[in-house]
Amino acid sequence: MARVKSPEKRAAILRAAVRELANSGLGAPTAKIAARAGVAAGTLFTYFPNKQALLNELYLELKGEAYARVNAKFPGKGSLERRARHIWSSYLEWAIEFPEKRKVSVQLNVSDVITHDTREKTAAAGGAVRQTLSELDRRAALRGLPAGFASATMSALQEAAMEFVGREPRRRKHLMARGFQAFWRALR
Amino acid sequence: MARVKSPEKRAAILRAAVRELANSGLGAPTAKIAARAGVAAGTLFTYFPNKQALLNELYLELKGEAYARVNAKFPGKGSLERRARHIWSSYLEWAIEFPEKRKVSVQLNVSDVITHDTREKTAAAGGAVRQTLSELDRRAALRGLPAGFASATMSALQEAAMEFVGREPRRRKHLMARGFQAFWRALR
Amino acid sequence: MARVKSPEKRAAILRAAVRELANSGLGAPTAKIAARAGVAAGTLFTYFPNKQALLNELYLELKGEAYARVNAKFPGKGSLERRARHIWSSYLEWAIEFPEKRKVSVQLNVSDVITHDTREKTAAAGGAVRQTLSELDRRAALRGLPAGFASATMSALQEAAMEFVGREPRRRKHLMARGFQAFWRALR
Amino acid sequence: MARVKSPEKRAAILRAAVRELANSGLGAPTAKIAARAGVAAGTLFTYFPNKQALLNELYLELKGEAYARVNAKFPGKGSLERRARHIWSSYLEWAIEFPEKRKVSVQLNVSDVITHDTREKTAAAGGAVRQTLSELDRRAALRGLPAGFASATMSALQEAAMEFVGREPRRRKHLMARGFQAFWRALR
DNA sequence: GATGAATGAGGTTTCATTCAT
DNA sequence: TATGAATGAAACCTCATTCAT
Repeated sequence: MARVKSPEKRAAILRAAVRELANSGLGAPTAKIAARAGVAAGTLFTYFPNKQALLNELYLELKGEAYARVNAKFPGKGSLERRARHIWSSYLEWAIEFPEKRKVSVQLNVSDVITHDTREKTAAAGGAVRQTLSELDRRAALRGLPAGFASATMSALQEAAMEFVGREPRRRKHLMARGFQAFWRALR
Repeated sequence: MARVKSPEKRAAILRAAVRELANSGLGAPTAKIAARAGVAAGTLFTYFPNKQALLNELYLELKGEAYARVNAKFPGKGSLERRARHIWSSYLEWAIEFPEKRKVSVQLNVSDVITHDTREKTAAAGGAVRQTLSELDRRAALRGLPAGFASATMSALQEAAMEFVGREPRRRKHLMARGFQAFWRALR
Repeated sequence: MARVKSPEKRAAILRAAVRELANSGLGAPTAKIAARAGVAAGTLFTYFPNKQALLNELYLELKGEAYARVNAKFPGKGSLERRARHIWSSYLEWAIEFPEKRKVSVQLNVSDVITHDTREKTAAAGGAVRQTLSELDRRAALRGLPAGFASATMSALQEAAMEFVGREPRRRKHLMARGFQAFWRALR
Repeated sequence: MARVKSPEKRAAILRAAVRELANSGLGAPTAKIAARAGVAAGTLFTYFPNKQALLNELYLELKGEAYARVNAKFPGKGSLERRARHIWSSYLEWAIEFPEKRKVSVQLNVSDVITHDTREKTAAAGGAVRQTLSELDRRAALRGLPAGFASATMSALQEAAMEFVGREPRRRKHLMARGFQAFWRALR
């Protein structure tokens, strides 16, 4: 039987990609990524057909990881506010814990390398989150705002919150709480 | 005296850069930018010493243009809400009118090509906006939020609002108004 | 393991570099060197990190080759004159046999591309030659001439001799002998 | 009447060329030469049809200057040794006084930019020097050395002497005298 | 499957020279 | 004549991808 593609190597490549992309932007050479992952330049292409595919898979991975955080211990039966707060906090904690991952995720998001297909997949991975956010949307709708506005607002405000937590890590808890308050009021 | 460096050509290059960058990301070749601007490849480098400089100047130009929009007809003596609403609307209108400019501006912003120096210059160009936003900040501070949170929130929510206006251009007026309402409530 | 970096290819590149540099000076394009070596333009850079490095390694190679000639059959136990004559003749023969190599070596020498480091390495490669030349120097010192003058004089006179041997190859033996005589008398 | 080409500008360009070429080698850009000369890039080409012509004229100029030094106060009626010593010293003094000029002269000499025509012109400019050197050659010929060997030897030994004078400028007089002694003995 | 040398298209930038002013 | 902007060929080098080992 032939050797089998090792999940460890695949993971190492993705990990290395995060580091390199965070440092050098999307132009980071595949050779450097491979080197940091401890594999040969060519090996990268047995795990990913080309760079674009690598970037798309990385994007999925990052989004998936963030969603996993949110879904863990999700208070499925809590009030809408309780659930929204959970989403707010758990995602924010992930982003703060892994600033490089978040940075790369943002860069990939605004770039043109992410295919429509990939975007659909991440949307699908929403799970419990989607449900909650659409409930919020329905509330927002009463106020004449379109579907999706709630989640867009949340991520927009999280963006803002993150920057400040980055500057004053000590006040993290406080800033996260206040940030959520602002969010909640925005949609009230 | 010989031919004089023409502001038109400079402007054409910047205009072409917006188009190319919007289409192909920051990796867009200088040769293509020059071609679209109707000048020779080498000419680009008589107007900008290198690609990085071009991108930085472009960023300044875009930010400057947006600020100019906001500063025009700024109701310097209006209430805080009035002034905030003006900033909200006028910037949003610019962004909606020139989606490519906005896209490129965002891409430049998250990339690493923008120097510290450039960022300082854009900050300095704030003018009337800064004054208003810092008033907002002082209010926000009462709510335990850090300095700068107000403007970060505004631009984050504008980001969200833009997306929706893009999808439903007909409801532009309505969405802009509602979006501001959300913003205003967030900071109450 | 993948293909292994082939010494033949490296040698072919250096050989091609000699030809191209002899023809077109130090400005000879790396692309032409690669083409003459029968490799792709990019391949040159897997053997040498950049053009300057290529030129420095070439210089080392040429100097090394010349020294190897001299060191072969070096009459380590002969009289000072005998040893000096050997150096004189064997180097000269090399230079006459490979005029392009010598030309390139001279060009590299007066240019600014050769690093201090490279110069030190060639000096270190001197071996038996250095020993003999410093003996000569000690004799020269008696005549009030500074250390290093002997070897400088030798290479300077060889330079002159070479030109004439080039013009009248038939009288090579004779000219080499007379040239050495002039050298020997200069330092008596 | 049209403006006339100013000899001052021509001279300034040649002067600037020496500086630039000494610093950056023959690849020094014409634009930098022009800038250092205080003229516009294009002006350079009204004084010299192209770069190669500039380099050739510069070579002539440098050789001419050196010859002028030698011809001044030439002891036309002195003994052969007296005349040879004058050539030796006066050229050496020039070379020591203007190290950049000498460096550039050497670089031009080994390069391929100097045309056959230019070389003939410099040879022709020899004047009194040629006469003396050919007398030396006739003496050398008795020793079985070819025509031209005397002058080749002289410039070769001067090359060596210069290096050492450069290192110990204080002993200039002494080194020049001893160097000539070595030269004289070589041909004795 | 793993390796890394080989490839060559393509990127940025330089520069001699031209030419409108 | 003087200027310096404009030109575009060409230089060096990078890099995604292929493929012999």
